[in-house]
Amino acid sequence: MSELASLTTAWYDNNARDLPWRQPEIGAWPVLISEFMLQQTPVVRVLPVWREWVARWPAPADLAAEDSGEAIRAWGRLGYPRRAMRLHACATALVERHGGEVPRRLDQMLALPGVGDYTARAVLAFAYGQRHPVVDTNVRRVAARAVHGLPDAGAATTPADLTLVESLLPQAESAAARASAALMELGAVLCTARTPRCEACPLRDRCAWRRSGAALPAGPSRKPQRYAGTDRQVRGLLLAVLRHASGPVDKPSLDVVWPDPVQRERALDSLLADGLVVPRGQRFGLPGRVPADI
DNA sequence: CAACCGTGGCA
DNA sequence: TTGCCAAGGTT
Repeated sequence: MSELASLTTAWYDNNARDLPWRQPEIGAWPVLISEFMLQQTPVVRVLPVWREWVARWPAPADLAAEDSGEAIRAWGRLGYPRRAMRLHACATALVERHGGEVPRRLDQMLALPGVGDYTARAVLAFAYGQRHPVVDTNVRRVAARAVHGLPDAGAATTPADLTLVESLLPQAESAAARASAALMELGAVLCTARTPRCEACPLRDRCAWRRSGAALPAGPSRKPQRYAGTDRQVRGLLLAVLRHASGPVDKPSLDVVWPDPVQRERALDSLLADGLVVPRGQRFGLPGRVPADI
């Protein structure tokens, strides 16, 4: 295996965070839940919600039996609530296509709703111990720095990223899966975007970036994403009203969240188009069966 | 393929 | 205080 992977894995052996979805017998479904929740959302915010979900819906069939609106409500404030709907759709697909199990083949994983290149390989590696290049933003940053001597990676994962990371992994399956977890952990804990802790890094004497001075990038690595005043903020405010309501709400209850009627209507329309909100006569609610007393 | 999709915390 | 960032996926 590459020196980079062996050094990182040795460091991981002594420094891995004790995250609940890393427990050996945790099962593929809880791992899949964690991967959905961790898409663009920090670990500390995922932890409590993940525990709730695993306790409430211990198998894909349990979630599939619920209304998708319950998934959206239980998603809470994790952000990007379309992920909740996709995870619900994913659970349904697992029941319909795979007997309620998480499949063990990459093509089957990639065909699931909300599962892309990263999530598919992450689940196969971490839940089943398979050998796949698991390339997320952390791994791409570690590779950009340690291998290429660059301060940060490009905007998106490329096929070259997968090829490179695959070449770094040990041949044995379980060792490769552990190396993948280690590379991610290094990027998440030490080799961070803004304030890397190179002194503590197992690659400090080998890292191409550090050897060349470890200059941080001048500007932002990604395109800056605004939030205040955007449709996303309005969508979030509208959905928060519905999450806290026990049933459908009337239009005035939604109108109070944002002053501009044009943007408010646009946001509501987009939520309806996404299926995150459904019309109930003159009211609006989360998707699901209508309570009998309404 | 660039844009879009939430939310909160920290430097 | 505020801009940047966080285990991406879809269109």
